[in-house]
Amino acid sequence: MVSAPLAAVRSGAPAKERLRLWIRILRASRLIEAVLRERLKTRFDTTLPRFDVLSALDRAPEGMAMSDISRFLLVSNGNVTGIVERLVTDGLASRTKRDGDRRTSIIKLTPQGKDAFAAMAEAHERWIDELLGNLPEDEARALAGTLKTFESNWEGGA
Amino acid sequence: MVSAPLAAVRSGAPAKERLRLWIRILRASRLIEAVLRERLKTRFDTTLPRFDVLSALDRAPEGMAMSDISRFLLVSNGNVTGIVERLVTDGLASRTKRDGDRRTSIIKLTPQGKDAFAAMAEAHERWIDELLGNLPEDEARALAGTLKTFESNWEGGA
DNA sequence: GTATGAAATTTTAAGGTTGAAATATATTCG
DNA sequence: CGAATATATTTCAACCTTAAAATTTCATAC
Repeated sequence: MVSAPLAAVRSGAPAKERLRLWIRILRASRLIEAVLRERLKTRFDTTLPRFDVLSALDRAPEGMAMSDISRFLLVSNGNVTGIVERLVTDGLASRTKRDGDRRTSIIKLTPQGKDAFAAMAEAHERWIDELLGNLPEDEARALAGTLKTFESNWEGGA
Repeated sequence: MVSAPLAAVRSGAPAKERLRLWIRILRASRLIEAVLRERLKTRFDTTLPRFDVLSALDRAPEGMAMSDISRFLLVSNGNVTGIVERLVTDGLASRTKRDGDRRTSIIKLTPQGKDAFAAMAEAHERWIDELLGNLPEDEARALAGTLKTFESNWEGGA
């Protein structure tokens, strides 16, 4: 028996299959994002990036440094500066200096920010539920598991 | 026997499961996009949006209208204007008027654009192959199938 | 043929995004 | 201490992105 060519030894789907999969992932997320963006705009007069930052802050009652936010959301440092700035202007977030290190800003939700986010999060969950509604439970679970593996493989990699 | 509460009649995974899945999809695509963006920048001195437009044009040898491009890429009309403008400036694309309708521009790759894209596409496929390398073939196929169903459900919807 | 409305595209204003340079503060170590 | 180095953040220039308004051209119906 002749051994398989080197490329075939590689585990997993062939390259073309992976490429097609990537394009599907990309299109799916863009479609969903477009819907979310539009609804956040019309119903809450806000944007997806703002929602993302609020969402990050909401899970950190003790507050987050700017760099924590950018790392968590996978966006650049400078990006977060502008978004947080507008959230602070709108009274949804606050920035304070950390004791002992004047470089670090601690960003927190204000009570108003918490309330605003709670309303958005509730709607957001309903929207996602609607958009992914056709997905059978077992597929959802399998898909989530697969993607989780990716993430842990990539973290810190690149 | 008492009938199940209305919410439980809904087919598919529960809301929280779907929400988690969506967050995973989003993070996966952002992670991949970040890698692609960085590599396109360092190795080809270009951007992801430019690559996307070149990619769309490459599959249409007879050219595309501006609105075809934006529809295909799921981005706004005005967005495409700027990107194509820069591609034309760089000599990678050309715009001509269609006979009989002076509103419509036909955008095509120049020979230089075709060559440039061919090189990028080859690298791009390798990168995706590398990034999705751990994915077993059956999971890849399942995932792609699921996502395809979504897309067809959404097309025209929203 | 002229007005009316539709279609393709561009322009505009506001905001998001990046990578790199600049700024400010902390830490380390000679 | 003081210099060099590292860390946290902001600023900057360039580009991307959207939604909405404006422009240009076409098609249709009087």
